[in-house]
Amino acid sequence: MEKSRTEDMQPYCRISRDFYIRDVLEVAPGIIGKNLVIVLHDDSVARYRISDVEAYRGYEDKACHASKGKTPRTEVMFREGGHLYVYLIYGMYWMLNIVTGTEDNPQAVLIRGLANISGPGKVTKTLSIDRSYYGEDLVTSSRIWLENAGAAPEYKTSPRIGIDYAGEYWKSRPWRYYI
DNA sequence: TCAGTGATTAGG
DNA sequence: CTAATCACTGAG
Repeated sequence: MEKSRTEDMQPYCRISRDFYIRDVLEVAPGIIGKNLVIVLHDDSVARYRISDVEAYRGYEDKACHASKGKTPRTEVMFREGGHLYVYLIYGMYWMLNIVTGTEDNPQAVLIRGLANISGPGKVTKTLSIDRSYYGEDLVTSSRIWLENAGAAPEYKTSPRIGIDYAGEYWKSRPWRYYI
């Protein structure tokens, strides 16, 4: 018998690889309401409920950084799901993304907001997430992971933010999910 | 509405 | 090497 889904859904249980290697359009809404757990510099553990995310889906999605092919920056998106894609934008803000899907199927979920923290730049500033988290594996890391946190909440969808360059079709995909 | 701020990328 | 671009934020 395969690993019990019931066990996976218990609160305060680290989410395993199976969750991440599905298509990003399944994983992104599934991340809403989960806890992002991070071990701080003083060794205390903080938990934040994830409230706002966006899906970036593969080569064809013109808004996805991987649509231009593999580069040193986007290389991690081509790995199997569960790794972190972290990059600097506008010279000031680190963006935190969770890679999803199978190997060589580049996808990721941008973490736009946590409970009481609105905006992807504020998320990483609050959690002190920077370049050093690039490539971190949420399945095995001892300093950052996701865990289940009870029932899946209701959520809304909308087009993704800040991707005017991607063209009308990709700009209009309702791939932002938020509480 | 718009400046800040620097890594990343394509191109010469 | 150069120059454009950028999944943002906060001030006015």
